[in-house]
Amino acid sequence: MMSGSKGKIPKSCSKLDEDGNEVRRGPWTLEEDNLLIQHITSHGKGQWNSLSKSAGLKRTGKSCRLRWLNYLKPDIKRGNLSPHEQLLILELHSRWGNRWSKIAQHLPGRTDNEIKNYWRTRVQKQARQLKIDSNSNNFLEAVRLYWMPRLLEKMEQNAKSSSSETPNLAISAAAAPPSPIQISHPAPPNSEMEIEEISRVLSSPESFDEDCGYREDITGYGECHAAVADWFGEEIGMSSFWNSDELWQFRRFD
DNA sequence: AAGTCACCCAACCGCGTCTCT
DNA sequence: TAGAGACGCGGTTGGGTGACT
Repeated sequence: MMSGSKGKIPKSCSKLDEDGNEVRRGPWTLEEDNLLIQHITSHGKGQWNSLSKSAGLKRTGKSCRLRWLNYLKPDIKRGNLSPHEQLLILELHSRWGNRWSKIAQHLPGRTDNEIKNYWRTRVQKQARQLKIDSNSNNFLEAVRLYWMPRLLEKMEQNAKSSSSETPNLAISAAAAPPSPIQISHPAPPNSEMEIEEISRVLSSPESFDEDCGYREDITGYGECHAAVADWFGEEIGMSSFWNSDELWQFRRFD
C-alpha cells in the first residue's frame, strides 16, 4: 500500500530527537507500513513508543498510532461517504458539535480524521457559500430542512434501483483483486425499510441516549461486511444541493 | 503547454486526560 | 498525592492532484 494512497512518491524527512536518535516524519513508506502491520499482527497494539522502537521504526509512537488508526487498521473503510453516512454525520454533529471521535463511533470503518476532513472541506464550504456560520442555528436549520431530505431522497432512489438490480456482492468480492491488507467494508442499507427506519430514528429525539448515542444500531449494518470498494460511487454534488430559491430562503433566517 | 488555483486528505502539533508508579 | 509518561482528541498544515485559464 502506498503512503498517501494516490501513488505519491513518499518524501519522508528525518530529524533528531533530544537523545540524538533519528526520527522520521512525513509520508509513510511501504516498508514502514509493512513493519508496523507485521509488528501489530504478532505483538498487538498499545505502548506505541516502545512498539515503534521494537518494530524498528524511526517514528514517534504518536505517528505510529495515527498511521494505524487512520490508515492501516484492517476494518478501515475507504472511498466516498455514502449519503447514509453523510446524513449521520450531519445529524450527530448537530447534537455533539466537533466531537469527531464520538461521531466516528457511529460510523463503522470511518475515522475521526476522515469525518473531520469531510466536515471542513464539504460542509464548511457549503456554509461559506451561504455566507453563514456552519455552527449557527441558521445553518443547522438549513441542513435539517434541505440537506437531510436530499440525502434521504438519494438513499431511497438508491434502494429502489438496487432492489431492481441487486448487485451480487459476493461475486464482486470474489472478483476483487487481492489486497496486501484485507480491508472489509460495511454493506450499505439497501432496503426501503431500512431507510424508513433510519429516517424514523433520526427524527425521533426519544430514540437518542443523551451520552451514549442511539439506543439502536441506526447504522443498520453493524456486523455485516462485504468487500465492495464503494457502495455509493457517485459523488453527491454538494455544491448543487441548494438552488437559488433555497439559498434565498436560508438568508431570510438571518 | 504552462501556470494558477482550489480541493482533498495524510500527517503533524499542542494540549488535556488517563494511568501507573 | 504528585509526577511522569502514554494516550486520545481536535485543530492545523502541507503537498499532490486535477480543473481551469
